[in-house]
Amino acid sequence: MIGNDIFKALADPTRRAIFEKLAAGQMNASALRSGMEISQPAMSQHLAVLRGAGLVREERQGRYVNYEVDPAGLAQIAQWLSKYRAYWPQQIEALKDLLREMDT
Amino acid sequence: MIGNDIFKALADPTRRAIFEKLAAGQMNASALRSGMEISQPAMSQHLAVLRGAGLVREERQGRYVNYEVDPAGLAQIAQWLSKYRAYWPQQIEALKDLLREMDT
DNA sequence: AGAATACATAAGTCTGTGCTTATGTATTGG
DNA sequence: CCAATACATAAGCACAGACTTATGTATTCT
Repeated sequence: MIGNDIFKALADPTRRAIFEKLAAGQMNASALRSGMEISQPAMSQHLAVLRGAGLVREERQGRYVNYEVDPAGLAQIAQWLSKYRAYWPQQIEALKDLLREMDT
Repeated sequence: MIGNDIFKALADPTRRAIFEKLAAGQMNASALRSGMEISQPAMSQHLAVLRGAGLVREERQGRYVNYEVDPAGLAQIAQWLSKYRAYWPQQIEALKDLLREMDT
């Protein structure tokens, strides 16, 4: 079964924005904050939630903590999605793109 | 962008259970309740949330309301997932299954 | 060593959400 | 037509969660 935390973590728009930023490349917490009107503790708390859900992992580097996307989280979502493949209409283009990318 | 409601709808375990039940086949609200220790209003409210997120659609049939999985909701998730395909490790079996099913 | 930096944690507040009970609205059956 | 059934909606409550301010803990720089 899918972890209860993963959808809860993604339910918050701020957290999705953070995740999206991390998808562009690993980044420390301060870099993530720049351009994102969010306090330092709030960012720290959001990162803790994302980490708890398995969407993100951290690596301490000196006094910085680098965060990066954890594929395990995405895999959990894919696995959940796969349970409902009977309902995927073939004509939806996004799904075809998905397929093509994974095939190569 | 992905609808803000879709992950919020799936963040609730009861709602995921309802969705999973519906994936087995369309069902009316009363049938959904059976075996699910949940009050009638609570079920109605959960269905309204799932419907608002595009995960489920309804069809009135006499005094019954039949609910069924709406592929549009799943497509939204797939589209969101596809943005992070750079992070999908090829060796994750679930993803390969996903791929195979969609290819046929 | 001491100040500054990067981040985490604690505690409190406020809003959102999932439940309840009560009632409303269609639709059907006797 | 009227009672029963299927479902939706309203209002109130209790708890979870996202923020704040304040403080703690490492690490680096001079």
